[in-house]
Amino acid sequence: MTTIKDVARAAGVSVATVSRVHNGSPLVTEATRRRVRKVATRLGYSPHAAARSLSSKKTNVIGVLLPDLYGEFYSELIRGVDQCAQERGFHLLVASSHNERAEIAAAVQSMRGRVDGLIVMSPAPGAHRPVKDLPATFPVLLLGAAGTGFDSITIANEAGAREMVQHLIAKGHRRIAMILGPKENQDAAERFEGYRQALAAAGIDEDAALQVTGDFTDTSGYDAARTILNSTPRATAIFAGNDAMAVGALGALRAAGIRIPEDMAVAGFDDIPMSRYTHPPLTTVRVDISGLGQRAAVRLFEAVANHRRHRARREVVPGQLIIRASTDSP
Amino acid sequence: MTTIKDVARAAGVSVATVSRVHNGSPLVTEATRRRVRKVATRLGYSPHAAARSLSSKKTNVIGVLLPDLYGEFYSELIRGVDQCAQERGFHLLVASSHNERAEIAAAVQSMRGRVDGLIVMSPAPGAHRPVKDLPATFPVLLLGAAGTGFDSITIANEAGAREMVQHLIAKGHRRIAMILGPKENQDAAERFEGYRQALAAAGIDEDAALQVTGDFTDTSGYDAARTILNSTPRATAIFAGNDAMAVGALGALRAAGIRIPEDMAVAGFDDIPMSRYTHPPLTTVRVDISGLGQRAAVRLFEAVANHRRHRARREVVPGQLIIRASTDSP
DNA sequence: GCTGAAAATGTAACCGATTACATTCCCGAC
DNA sequence: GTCGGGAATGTAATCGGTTACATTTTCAGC
Repeated sequence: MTTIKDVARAAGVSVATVSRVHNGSPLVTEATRRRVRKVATRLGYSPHAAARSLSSKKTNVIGVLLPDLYGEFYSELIRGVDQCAQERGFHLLVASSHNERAEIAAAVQSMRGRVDGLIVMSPAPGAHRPVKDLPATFPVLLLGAAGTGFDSITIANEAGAREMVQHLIAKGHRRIAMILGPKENQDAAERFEGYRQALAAAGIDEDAALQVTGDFTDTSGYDAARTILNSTPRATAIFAGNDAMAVGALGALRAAGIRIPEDMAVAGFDDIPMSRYTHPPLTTVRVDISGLGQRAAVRLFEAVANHRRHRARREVVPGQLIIRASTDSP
Repeated sequence: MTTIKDVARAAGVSVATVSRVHNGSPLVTEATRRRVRKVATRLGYSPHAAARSLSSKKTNVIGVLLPDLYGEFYSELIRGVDQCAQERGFHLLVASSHNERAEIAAAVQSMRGRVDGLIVMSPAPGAHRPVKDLPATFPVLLLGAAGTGFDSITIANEAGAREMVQHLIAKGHRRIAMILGPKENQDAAERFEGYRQALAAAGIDEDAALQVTGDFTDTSGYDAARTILNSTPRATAIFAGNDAMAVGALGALRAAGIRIPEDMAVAGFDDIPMSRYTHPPLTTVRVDISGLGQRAAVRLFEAVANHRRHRARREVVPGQLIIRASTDSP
């Protein structure tokens, strides 16, 4: 591999000059600049990123630590982050942690010297603990967990869920089931809270039989829907903690010959791309996921640039009620 | 930030010993090993990745260069690669190139010193040109482009498309439209070729009016379907170059009040997760995308380990016909 | 107790860039 | 022609590790 020394020798200059040429320093004659450039391309030289970041203390990479990579949510998120990063000439180092504290800690550790900043999504409250061991000046942005003392962006889960349930109530539903997300998941907990608030506000008593726990996957939604079908008196609407489970529920209901929304209304949360193509199209709370990713990246880059105080701003992005045919007969 | 020197000083040993402890060298007493470990954790030491890879010439990162990050295909692919990488303690550096030669070249350049190997997916034939400028020993795996002289994995597009069209013919269709993928896209071209072969084998003449070009997005599928609806005599089946376009086509047909599959059969390619949830569920050619990603990673790691000869093996993964209700009335 | 080989540890070169500082060059002013 | 000062270039320290080689320690064998 060609190094900067090879280029310097071949061009008859010092390594400093070569370095200056590549970093656009104004301290080089146009003539030498051209000469160095030519030699560099002839030799197929490209700077060694590790060496460069060792001395310059900049990696031009940001890390994205996610609980998982399965499903459209994360792919959209990554896309948003990448778009913003690419504009600034940054690369993305992605890692999935599966949400276990030990794995998160390991991942965070191994990021040192690799990235200039970190976007961490850890739905389990407290799972961001390992992040605290980082030096206080290291730029971090937490997604989905209103971290104590960290910059963070969260989704307005409670409000979104409340609006959704209010919508169902307005449609005349009184027995509204909810498919909950995983127990330790903060988004899931907040959505559940919004559901309860809406019921309480409407003077509807909760029924534990209508609260079924899933794990945010479509298959768990399928199973949960089958359970809900056996409730007596049967629920007339299902609010799923996310779209994936709602999609699974739709499948279960269709298989059982239930008409949607006439016999059972179904609603989800997230508005993943699939939602508009299900049968019937799914009512949901739209969250601009790739926008969320972009926003996270922007905030992180701010922190990387500032490098100073950790203002620990919290930001909440709102959801938007999207009413489609799964709750709204034409 | 704590460096290896700090740890060495605090533990009363040399940097070499600390390094040995962290790399599990057997040349350290159990006693010193423990002492160093303790000091390291007390000081919150974690090795600087850039420094480490500069001297060891290993980054423990592999690069994944994709044309885009939009849609489920890439997210599934990344998931597969990541799974395999994680098992081996590697991280993933993802970059989207948007398929422009210049961008690909830039990305490949900037990977030097950052990654130990590269998985490049570049649907446009010839787009992998920049890869040739890499030193011959650098491990590369090409996805979707049977690169000259490179390791590669491709999908059996032609065979898959042929089988699909044969299935449609077997269902009695004679006027079968196809929504093509982007012109420069190799997968798209091969699928089209399979379509033509199946028609020819059945003695059906091609009709240019039934061949509409899309760009692999759902909206282009929507538009294409509207065009096809105007064909005279109208086609009775649509084979879309991928699932995303098929999904768009389904939307257009439903909006036009066309019954599926009675009035018009629809088939896709890829079997993205969404396909089983559309209305009606979509007949398609299943490609194990995350499996493809895993396989690519495995092959790349082999190359990284061998580091020698470039055997340039080509591998073709088959597709599997998945017949669902969109072509098969119950 | 001494010897010598093996085991444990230390020293310092090196990886490939950046950059502070030193040096040389160039050119206008006097 | 000399001088001064800014522009261009060079020298070498540095970033934080790894590792070849040098040195010290340990301990079995006599």
